[in-house]
Amino acid sequence: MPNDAKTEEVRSHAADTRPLDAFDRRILGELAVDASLSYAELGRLVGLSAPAVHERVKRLRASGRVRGTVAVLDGPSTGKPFLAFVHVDTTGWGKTHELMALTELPELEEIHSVAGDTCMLLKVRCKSSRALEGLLARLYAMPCVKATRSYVVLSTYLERTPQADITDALENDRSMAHPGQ
Amino acid sequence: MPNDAKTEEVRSHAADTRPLDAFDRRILGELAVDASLSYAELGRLVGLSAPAVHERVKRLRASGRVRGTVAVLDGPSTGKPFLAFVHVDTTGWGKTHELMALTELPELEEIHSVAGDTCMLLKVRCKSSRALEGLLARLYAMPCVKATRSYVVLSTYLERTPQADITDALENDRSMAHPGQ
DNA sequence: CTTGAAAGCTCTGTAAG
DNA sequence: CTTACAGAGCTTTCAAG
Repeated sequence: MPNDAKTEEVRSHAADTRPLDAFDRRILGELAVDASLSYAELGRLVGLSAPAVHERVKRLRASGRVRGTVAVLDGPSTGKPFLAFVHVDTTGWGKTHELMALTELPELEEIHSVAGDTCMLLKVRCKSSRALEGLLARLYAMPCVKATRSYVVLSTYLERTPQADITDALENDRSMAHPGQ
Repeated sequence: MPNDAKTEEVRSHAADTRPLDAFDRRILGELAVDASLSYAELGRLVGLSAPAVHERVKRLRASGRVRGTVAVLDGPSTGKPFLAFVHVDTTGWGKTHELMALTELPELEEIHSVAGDTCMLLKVRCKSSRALEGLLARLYAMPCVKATRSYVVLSTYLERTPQADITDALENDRSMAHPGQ
């Protein structure tokens, strides 16, 4: 876990559009699981020298493909055992910027606009059902909010940040991609 | 970004049930946003000395409240611009362990069992809609899967890992907690 | 909890192949 | 890309208050 922030190289989201090679993907794969690796260990894992991986990680950070390194907190043991997804139906379209005011709430982890039988999808992690009620009250206080449907999580079996694949597993499927075959 | 893994102190999920004080919450709050801080900087931010914060972070890691530190990858620029949530209806109950086989797919980021008009909720990030179709094909190949509803993400406005609050914002709400008041 | 100091390791950059 | 060599900085630990 390198202090690359101070390594120079402005963190401007430069559009380094060069495609990732196999080394880059392996590096990203390891860092997505454990960013507390030294460059020496990381290099050993992917088969490169420490200076080489350092250079690549620096590039990956500068290009915006690595957004940052964070500590993953355990919700239940840090005071937030309650997790829920909330579907929000809005009146009209383009009301997303009104919902952006909710970003200030640390309980809100995700805000997406989606296609389907709802408009927006929220992920909320909070202390209790009372806290979720507080969020719903705040939602319905907005004129653009027409209805909500909440899905309270009973158990979480998997939860992780975006992974980097060596091979795209789902792409090599037996779908009806080649019907005439 | 300390290499606390090698500091000793087994990472066994010991149930250190001591409540978090204000310092712990501030430390967790900072690390959840940026874990690439030196103990010196972190100490300056929360008002403690470097050895003191080091001791606390070590405790927070050992207690399982910090599950690890990871690099947050940018989905679109790392080959996965397609994000979707999938509701899965199963026949009967307790079929979760069958869905656990999907954990091997790096495209799958979350698996929850939920209360509401569906049984399971998945979060999938993949290369294309074709890849999502591959996942659905794999889902319907399972005898326990009765139906699915997919919510394709059009735009993501917020996406972050669990945050640590200094104050529980949603708890101090004006809900109908004290009706007789 | 603090300060201070010492030891060890990593990072970071440079240089040469 | 590699190996190798330094300087700088940080982590980590211990001691003492």
